Amino acid sequence: MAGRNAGGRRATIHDVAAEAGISRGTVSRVLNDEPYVSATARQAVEAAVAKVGYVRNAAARNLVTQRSRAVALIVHEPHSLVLEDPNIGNILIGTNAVLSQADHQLVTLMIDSQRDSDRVVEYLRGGFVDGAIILSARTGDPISDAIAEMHLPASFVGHPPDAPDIPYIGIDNKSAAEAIVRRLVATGRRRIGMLASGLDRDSGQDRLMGFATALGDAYDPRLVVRHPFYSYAAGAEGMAELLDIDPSIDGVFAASDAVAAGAMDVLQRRGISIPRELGIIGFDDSSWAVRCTPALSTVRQPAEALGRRAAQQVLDQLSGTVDFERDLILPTEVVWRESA
Amino acid sequence: MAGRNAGGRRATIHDVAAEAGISRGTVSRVLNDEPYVSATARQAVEAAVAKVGYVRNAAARNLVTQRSRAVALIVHEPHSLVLEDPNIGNILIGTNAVLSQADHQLVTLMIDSQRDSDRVVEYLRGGFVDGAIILSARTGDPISDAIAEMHLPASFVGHPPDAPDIPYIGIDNKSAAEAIVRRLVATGRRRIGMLASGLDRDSGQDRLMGFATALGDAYDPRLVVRHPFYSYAAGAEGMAELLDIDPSIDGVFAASDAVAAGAMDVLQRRGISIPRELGIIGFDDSSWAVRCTPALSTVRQPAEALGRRAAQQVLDQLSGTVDFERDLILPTEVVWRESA
DNA sequence: AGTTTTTCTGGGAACGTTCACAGAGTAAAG
DNA sequence: CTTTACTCTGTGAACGTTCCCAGAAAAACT
Repeated sequence: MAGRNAGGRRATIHDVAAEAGISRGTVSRVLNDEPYVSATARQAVEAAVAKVGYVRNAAARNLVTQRSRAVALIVHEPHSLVLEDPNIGNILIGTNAVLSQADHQLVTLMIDSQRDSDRVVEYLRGGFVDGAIILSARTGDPISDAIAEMHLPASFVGHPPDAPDIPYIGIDNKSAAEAIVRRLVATGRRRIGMLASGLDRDSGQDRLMGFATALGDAYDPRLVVRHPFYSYAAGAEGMAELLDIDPSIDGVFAASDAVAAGAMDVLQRRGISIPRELGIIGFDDSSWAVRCTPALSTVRQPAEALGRRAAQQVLDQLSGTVDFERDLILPTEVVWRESA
Repeated sequence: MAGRNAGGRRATIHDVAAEAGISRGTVSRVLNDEPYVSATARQAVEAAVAKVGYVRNAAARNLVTQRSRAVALIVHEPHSLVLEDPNIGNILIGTNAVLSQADHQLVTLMIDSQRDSDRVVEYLRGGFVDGAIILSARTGDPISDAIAEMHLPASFVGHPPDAPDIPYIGIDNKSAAEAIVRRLVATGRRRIGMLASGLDRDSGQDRLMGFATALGDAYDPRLVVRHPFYSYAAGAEGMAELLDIDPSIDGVFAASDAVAAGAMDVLQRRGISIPRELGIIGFDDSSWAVRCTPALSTVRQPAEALGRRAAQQVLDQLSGTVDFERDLILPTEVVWRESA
């Protein structure tokens, strides 16, 4: 029976050593690709490993190396919203790709309550992971502080203004917002409002700032409607409110595609034609953008690349690389479709 | 500095023992809530733990107990589709809740390629987890076989027809499909087609069978359009095809809400009025269902409960409970809205 | 041939826990 | 007062690795 030794237990390094007629130490060296191993020994070990069906005991290895070869991805988001945010999926893909390449396991941790938060801090302190990637942290986040305090190698994807001194990856939300809003102005829109979300993060704040900057003197704070989440519902509610505030509005910048989709739904129900009577733009270039009718003009975020870079930053810290690039800002791209 | 002992290393059980003036064994007993510990000892240990900032070393514990206190959630889905499927998120919530209650960590593993698949098998064999929950496995899935072979406690959420002997939780897809299609017939639809998806799983197969059963003699295999995925795109493409096959079609059963949403988009573009000219129904009661115009009639899956039960099944196997309920079928509910 | 350097191997020690066992103290039963 | 049972504590051993040191063997120099 593969993977079991005579006693019926899992095969250990001792079983491999016995099978190969070689010492434990040498087997370990082969397993870890260390130098100073003869070709004969290497072959014998490989054959023995295959024969007894050996796989390393992770716990034993972790115990002695004081490493777990796992990295946490901490998702700060109500569970239900995770599925609405297309970036998270892509960030996950990028992170997973880089880590698995480096033989590390990604452990996804979701935080939806204070209790979750405490449990995660405990988990991190328990040495279950060697590093962490923190997604969409909010201001005053206790986990970020705990990570900084215990000097756990980590990386932020986007970071709150009050974040501790941890490397981060992000996009220039302000410039991206500015660019897209500016072209909205250029196409002749005069009364432009914003559906602002996520104002407890840098992303939300910066998009709002970019909006204000792009409008310059034409910026009217009364035309900004705020909502805590980047959700469809936020867009639907916000748009209704915006129409109440000023029915003559002819341009809208939604803080995300999901928000824009909610807004477009309201507009359509009220018979307001897009883009003829009102131009609307989103942010993310998620699947929402192409599903809308008409298709949504938006900003493309390099989400997978964000994930890759974040993972790489953590691995660099782990390997003791000192001169890795920290605090990276990745470029975005404006995608023009039919909605504005 | 909390959590470090004199040498600058993390505090161990020995540090706690020394601080409390008590032996290692007793400290361990307190930590594990074992009986036969005096109140004095217990208090002394608790104070010492707080003082030196002790947290258990997971690796050492796992090594000796041969347990990891972690359970894998294996998601068999292209990464990008994970975000389209609303059930996955809710299953995740349920699973996470039960496991964290039992002081176990959930590790989410995504499988998108053969390479991922091999890595995951290796991971499972490595003893990183004590059990596994397998989501949406397809026929001929190698991971299921590996799990069965190594006797890893596990549970399927939905299971392929050729699945090995592993407990499972699911819903009665056939009866649910039958129920909803039957009422579509009752409302006077005569030419009813189906947009079938996921036919390499039990869910897809059973929904198709339910459809055929409900129609009885009226079942026309030419009105079934097949697509591998439960996606929006599948619905859009399939609906166009269905209209080509028979323009007089007046009822459609979509295998999921996402599929239905894609189909409705095509119908709206062609000016076909719902539900006047054509009735359409979905499956899942996801956020798609309420976002559509008109809102979609559909089947509600108890996704969170599925997750909870699956987690419970794994925990039961872990604790050696013999008479736990295996092979559970949870009830569904038809939700009538405006689309049919 | 003798010396130094390099390559390769074996085995003791350690990592931080839990477990099992032995024994001490205390309460209950005869 | 003795026996029995129960409660509580300390300690050695084990879990399966990696690390490190000592030394053997081989290779490269004088």
